[in-house]
Amino acid sequence: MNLTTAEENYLKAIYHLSEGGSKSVSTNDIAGEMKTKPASVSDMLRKLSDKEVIEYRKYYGVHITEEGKKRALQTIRKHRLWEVFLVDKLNFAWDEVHEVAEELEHIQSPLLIQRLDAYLNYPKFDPHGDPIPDEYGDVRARPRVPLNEMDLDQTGQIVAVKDSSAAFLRYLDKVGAYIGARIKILDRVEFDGSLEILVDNKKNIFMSKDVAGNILVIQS
Amino acid sequence: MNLTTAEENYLKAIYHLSEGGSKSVSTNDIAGEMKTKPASVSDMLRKLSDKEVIEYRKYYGVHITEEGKKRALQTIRKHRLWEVFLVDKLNFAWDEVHEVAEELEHIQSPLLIQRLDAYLNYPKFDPHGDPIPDEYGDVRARPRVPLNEMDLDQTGQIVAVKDSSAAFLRYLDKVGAYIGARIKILDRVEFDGSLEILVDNKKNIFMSKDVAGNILVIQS
DNA sequence: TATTATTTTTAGCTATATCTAATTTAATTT
DNA sequence: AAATTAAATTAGATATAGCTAAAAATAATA
Ligand SMILES: [Mn+2]
Ligand SMILES: [Mn+2]
Ligand SMILES: [Mn+2]
Ligand SMILES: [Mn+2]
Repeated sequence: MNLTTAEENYLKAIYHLSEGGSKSVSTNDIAGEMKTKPASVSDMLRKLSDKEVIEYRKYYGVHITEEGKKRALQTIRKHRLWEVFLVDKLNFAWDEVHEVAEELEHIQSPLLIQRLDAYLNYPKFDPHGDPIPDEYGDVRARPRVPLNEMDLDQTGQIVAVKDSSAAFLRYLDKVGAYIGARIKILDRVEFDGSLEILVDNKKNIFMSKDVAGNILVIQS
Repeated sequence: MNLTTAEENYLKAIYHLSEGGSKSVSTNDIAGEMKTKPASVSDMLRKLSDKEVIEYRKYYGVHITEEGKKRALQTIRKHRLWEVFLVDKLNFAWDEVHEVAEELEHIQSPLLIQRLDAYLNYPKFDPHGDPIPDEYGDVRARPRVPLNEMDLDQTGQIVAVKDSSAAFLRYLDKVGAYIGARIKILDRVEFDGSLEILVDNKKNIFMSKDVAGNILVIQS
């Protein structure tokens, strides 16, 4: 059974909100994520349920099925491969790629994605540090910790961001917190949880707890 | 005023059928080209007329407006740039690109097309020899003649094909009639108009009048 | 437990894009 | 000029994807 563009977008949202299928997701949360109204979500859930990509009990939220998970991961794979293409080949900035990838991910052509993957040299992560599922939907996840949960004097490397909004990414560009940067926690302000961080052993930057919570690191 | 994907596809068809806006186009012809029914075309013509990209007098066919021509050329530009990308960068065969380009041409991002154009080194022709309009819709047309209209002993170079169907293009691959090939008309069978042609001064091939009519050459 | 608040669904409407069948208009033949 | 044929439009469906407003179900609180 084929999915429409709208159905693919909803399924992807459900996959993300359920944290990969482990949690149940509410109608309201989906409406929030999709920027639609709960009434529209109810309609869509019936359709997705008919196509057996979700399990739906009225009034009790939805679970994604194995088939649904597979479909969502394919769309995510396409989204992230296109993002790599835009950044690596067309010189887009990492804050400019999301919208376009949101459209490109719906192009139907297995050959296209296979060739694109090869052309990009089988990348494992997208420009925001998110892992790219392989063609079978397998993801090589790395153990990642939000920067604000690290201890004083701990070191690590920035590997991803939780928030991919242009505003947030441009802020990171400005302060120099790019993916791959080596960091060390120098100080934590007890009052508001904000941090002082050493970047690449040469630059001191300050950031709020909120910002740090959206930066993911591998500890070292 | 923005056009939907369906509207863009219809407008492109009208542009092609009208030979760049010079002829009036009938409802039935559009239905044939779009593989829809005349009733659907009537509906669409009303919409396109409301958006002022065509001039529509009921029962008397349509003309494309200047604005419509501009829009159609933008879509054609995107289609052909994507085809170049697929062939030059992703190693698609020239008979594999049309369907995918038919989807890719509707991605809305001026930046994407600008960057893609630069990345491909501002190509002037697509894999089928068709000219790529610039961002203002200007086309550098070459004087092209169907192969079957050439005289005996005349020489020329294949620069484009009229039919871009996979079946036709695969046939050309098989006989070695690629774009750029230098050709000479060796013989014409009076009975059915079929031709014997010398390709690149080394290979003799025979083709029907029908095939030759779909191959475009520059005479030399 | 009864009331209130929140969440979710349903009913009914709009808009796009298609279809078939019926009707209307235009073009072509007697 | 009338009759016939062909082309095009309209009427009335269906399917998708969204909305608002009202109703219903569940969850929270007094
Ligand atoms: Mn999308
Ligand atoms: Mn991303
Ligand atoms: Mn198209
Ligand atoms: Mn082409």
